[in-house]
Amino acid sequence: MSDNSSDKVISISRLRQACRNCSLRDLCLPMGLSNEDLQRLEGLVGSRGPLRRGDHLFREGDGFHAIYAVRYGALKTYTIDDEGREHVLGFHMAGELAGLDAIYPAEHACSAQALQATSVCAVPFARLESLARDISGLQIHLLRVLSKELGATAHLAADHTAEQRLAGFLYSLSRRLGLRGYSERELHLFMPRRDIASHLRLATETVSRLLARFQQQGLIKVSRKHIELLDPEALRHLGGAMAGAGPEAAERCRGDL
Amino acid sequence: MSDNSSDKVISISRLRQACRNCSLRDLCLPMGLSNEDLQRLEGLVGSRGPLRRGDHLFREGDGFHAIYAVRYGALKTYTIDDEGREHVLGFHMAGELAGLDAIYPAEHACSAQALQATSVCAVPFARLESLARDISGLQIHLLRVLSKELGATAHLAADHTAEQRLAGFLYSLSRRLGLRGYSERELHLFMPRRDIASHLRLATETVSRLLARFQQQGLIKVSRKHIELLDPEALRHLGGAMAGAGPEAAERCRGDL
DNA sequence: CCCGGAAATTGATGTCGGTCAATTGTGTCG
DNA sequence: CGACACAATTGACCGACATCAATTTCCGGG
Repeated sequence: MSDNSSDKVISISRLRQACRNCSLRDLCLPMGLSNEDLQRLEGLVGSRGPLRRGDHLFREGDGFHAIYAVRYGALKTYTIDDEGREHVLGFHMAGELAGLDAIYPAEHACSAQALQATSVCAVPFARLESLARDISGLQIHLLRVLSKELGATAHLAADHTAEQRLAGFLYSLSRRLGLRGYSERELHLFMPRRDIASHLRLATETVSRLLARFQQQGLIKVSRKHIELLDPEALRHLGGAMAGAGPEAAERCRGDL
Repeated sequence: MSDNSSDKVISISRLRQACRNCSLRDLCLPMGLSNEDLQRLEGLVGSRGPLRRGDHLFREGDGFHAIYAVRYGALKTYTIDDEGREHVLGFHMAGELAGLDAIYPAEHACSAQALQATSVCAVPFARLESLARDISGLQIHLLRVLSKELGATAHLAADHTAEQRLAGFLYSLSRRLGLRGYSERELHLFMPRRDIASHLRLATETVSRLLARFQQQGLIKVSRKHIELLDPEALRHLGGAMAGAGPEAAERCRGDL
């Protein structure tokens, strides 16, 4: 099921206490849960990890047992097509959920791999489902998260130019990092160019050329994986429909929680 | 909110009896609901329609109040981008749901327009949500439907060639019609070429050219909106990843219920 | 510290599909 | 029935991006 030696969900008591104190609580859980409800939820949550770079959290075809919330680190999800080429579906950073696309059919439709040292909370779905019936707000939260992802993917399907897609990607990545307390101006790309390209359906060469062009235009400053946004507004504008409808749309476009 | 003169949800008693006898029941509802549960659900369901071709069921930006199941006819959902160009997100035929992407944020992210005379069941979401807590299977059904759509859109985002996309589209359309009791060999395209093109992110000219090519290759027989599949297997194969992983994946790729 | 290999960049060339334009076919309404 | 507006087809051309190929840069390990 995974690269990990221990593929069962480990519950370390230290970690089970997490939800109530977790700084990411408002990202992966519905707002305003009572302390009591949080406690019941904690009873379910195990942890998995730490995963090292390259380790898989789950693989395409694995049975679906849990949904995952990233504690720290970052994941990419991807599929392999008939010709053996990898397609990156998305990136998941701290506070974001992964595995939701496997609720039906009950097996994962993509693989999830750590891009760096990463740890996740694992919530067994069978029990989450029954808990959702009891805790007001949890059911609707799940539906909302799914619905939001759906809206985001829809926009992603629109046929933008390479320039629009990359500008939108950089801008929305900046917003997501900002939500998590990182700088919105100085990005650290935790994924290789190849993955960005695959995600945006471009060739790596095109990503490279566009980054160079953006830099030459004074929009960004590129140094390997370190990117400084000199003119975020221009990027947002370039991103067009993708990030055009204000910050909220930008967030929606990345499946934030 | 809509083109209809009566934009409130009309409950005609004849129609409220529908669910228990509805031939589409197994498409839009979870399997195996008890007669009692069906009755409770019927209490919520109103109807809207009939809509004439061109009428809108809802428009982008409308408040979200209900999810809709198509009784007969067909809808397309679409958005308008910054440059005023229309992007068709999907087609919804009898037994399929629409409006799920609006659960969050609580307004519709796309417009839904009738492609022909169409009638829908409208289920007020607020009440559906509370009912889902009571009726075992309804909650998980909703989650599954959403999850399935999510998986479908993900595949749709992959960068296939124009040929692959159109072949996959024809094949999956055939499967969907088959599920509803129509012939899988003889399709009636209930949407104009322009909408097919927009949905597949192609120019209408390209769709036209490809249909001509498929016909010349002996794969299909085209006559206006009437299309006969002479070699469905070849189409499925051409469709590649989109319809390649067996019939189930083909269904998933169209958001069937 | 240096080396091997992958990642990233840069350049040259090809091609798929979009755009523009002209023509034909068709459902609809006076 | 005839005319009009729109849908569909077909052809010519072009541009954005992929592909192929050659360096260069950088990071991790001995």
